[in-house]
Amino acid sequence: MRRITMADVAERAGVSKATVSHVINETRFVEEVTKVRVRDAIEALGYRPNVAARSLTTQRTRIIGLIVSDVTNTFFAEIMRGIEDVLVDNGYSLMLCNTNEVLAREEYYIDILLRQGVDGIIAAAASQDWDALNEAAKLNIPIVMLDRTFDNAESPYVGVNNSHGAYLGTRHLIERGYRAIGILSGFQRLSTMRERLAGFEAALQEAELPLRKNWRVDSPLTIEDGKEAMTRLMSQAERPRAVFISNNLLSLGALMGLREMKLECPADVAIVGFDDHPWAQVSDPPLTVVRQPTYAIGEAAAHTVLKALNDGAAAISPALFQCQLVARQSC
Amino acid sequence: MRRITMADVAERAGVSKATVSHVINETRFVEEVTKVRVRDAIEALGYRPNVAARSLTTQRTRIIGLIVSDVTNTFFAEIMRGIEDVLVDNGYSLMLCNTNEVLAREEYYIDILLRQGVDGIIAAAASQDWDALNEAAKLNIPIVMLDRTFDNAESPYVGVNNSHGAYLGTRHLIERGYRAIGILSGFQRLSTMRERLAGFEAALQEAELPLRKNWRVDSPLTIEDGKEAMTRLMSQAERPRAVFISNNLLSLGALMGLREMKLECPADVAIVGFDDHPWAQVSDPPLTVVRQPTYAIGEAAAHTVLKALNDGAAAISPALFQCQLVARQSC
DNA sequence: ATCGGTTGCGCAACAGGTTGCCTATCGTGA
DNA sequence: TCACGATAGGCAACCTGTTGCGCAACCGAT
Repeated sequence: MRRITMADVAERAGVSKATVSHVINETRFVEEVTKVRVRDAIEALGYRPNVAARSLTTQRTRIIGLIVSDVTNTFFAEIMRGIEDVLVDNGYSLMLCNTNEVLAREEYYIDILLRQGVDGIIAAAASQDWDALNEAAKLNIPIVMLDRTFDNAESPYVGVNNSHGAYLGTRHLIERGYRAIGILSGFQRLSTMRERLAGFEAALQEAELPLRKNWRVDSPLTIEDGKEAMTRLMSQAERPRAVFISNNLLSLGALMGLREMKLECPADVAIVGFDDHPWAQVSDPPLTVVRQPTYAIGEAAAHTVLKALNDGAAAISPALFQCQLVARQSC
Repeated sequence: MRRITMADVAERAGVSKATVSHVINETRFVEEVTKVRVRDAIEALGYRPNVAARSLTTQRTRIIGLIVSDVTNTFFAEIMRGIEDVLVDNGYSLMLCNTNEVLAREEYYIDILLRQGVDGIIAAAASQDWDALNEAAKLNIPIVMLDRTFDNAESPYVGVNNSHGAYLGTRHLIERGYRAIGILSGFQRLSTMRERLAGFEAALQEAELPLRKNWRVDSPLTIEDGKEAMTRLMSQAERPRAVFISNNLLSLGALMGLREMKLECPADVAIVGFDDHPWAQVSDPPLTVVRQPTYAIGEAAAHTVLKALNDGAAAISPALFQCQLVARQSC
């Protein structure tokens, strides 16, 4: 069965394609009776506009590309929900690009998004510099940096005040009386992780606590890495009594590592993690965390691109959220 | 800066648009020297084909629509990763549609996908009948039912053998000596949940155990609902000593409910859940679950649509995976 | 009856690729 | 030398909407 086109509708309604188009888009005045005839024809034929044809002339696709490093991470999943919700409300669609933190795939995806002609891009980038995204920026496509950014990024950042969040978490440990505090500091290539480390260090400094090099373990951001990092940290002769963990996957891994080493939390070592998680309430022990307002971050990211689309890229303004400490029983 | 088009490339290479197109798509023989000239021109100009224009003539978009009820659910997130990985490998993109289990949104999305002209659809449908998706089926767009299906669905299903999975989980409880077994059976509108209930009942029957009406609690599939359902189940005068839980969000909620009621697991009540979760290893207690091979399911779903695209819809064949019991300490 | 100003809508070019058809050129065998 | 097939690639129509330009019909005023 041939696809129904606008010409079919026009013929049935006894008008020109132009009029059909204008009825659909309300782009110029059309007499009420004509409108009705057109709408009836659309209905009767089950006509559905072809967006490819449309975007060929309008040069807009109403698609936003979302680049994320790991959809499996609840943190990003919740953000996605926020993004999606505001995009549908505004008649936009979402093209998902999951990079698994691999750079080549990110570059590949950016190319795809540009061929696709997306109207805007929201990116939790795996790359460490602006080069890949600059391709898009050169074409005047609004970009929003999500969760992470680069020093030389020319696009606004939407996320939380990471250093303050880490500061909050670390101070909580200090207030609870812990002095020997270590950190699983993640991937220092990511701005996010650098900021958290900075916040952690600031809290220690403020309390005049020592900053031990070997009480800081960097690692990639997977559960497995968290486990390894925690094991390494706690295998030392002199080990910390508390650990601040910069990422939720690392926290989970750390908990697993502790189990394997038969160390009790918080008895042997206390933990404060970054990012909340539904399961963190029922873990053993329930995890004290620094929570980010994920859904709101997603909404803000989406609003930010849309605003840039409507008001010009210059109008893009960053959005910084605050973190919140959620005290449970891991310290 | 004007977008670079194929005409620009053709001019620079001193050939016609046709030749450029054929070089790009390798759709007819072109002399090596000409190819090189064209490729050089593409490179030099930074040409990127416009997919809208292409799909206008080819009638294919190389986009697959994915309809999911909740991206936030790790189960779906892992499936998505599987889907995505095989789609990129095959040069397809993914348009994400998160319905939050609301029917109207699903219908809206199906319409969008059809306007977009997606080549295929993978759907974990929120709807309970074939009507909405039938719109797409009528247009000969391959559809794959993910995780759930309908009685009258005309498309293949990719998922697990749910009844057997539930049977496995329930039998595990029975083998461990539990006789008084209840179930949080979820949303009976979903085929998945019906099948799991059936497997549960089969196991009880086989062991000649009673099937108590009030030891079965239906509910929607959220954490909150799981909590409520578990609370309701355990507030009865005569309560089960073990509970089979048909869904991971419900399991988490159930654990929370137990905490609130100050009931110990497995001392007061044992649990076997459906769907594994990374955090289930560190929960209190670590949860015994029936695991689905999520990533593989995702891969299979993607392969299935792609196969239908290449070999015609008739070639679509369902894929049924087996579940696996992962024994931990909740029973 | 004529004229100028609306009102409502049609015509056709255009967006950027793909592809069926056709042609120029060249080598080969008679 | 000529006919013919093979080789390489150009021409232009087409895919399906959008939109600038223009025109017919109609109005009231003179």
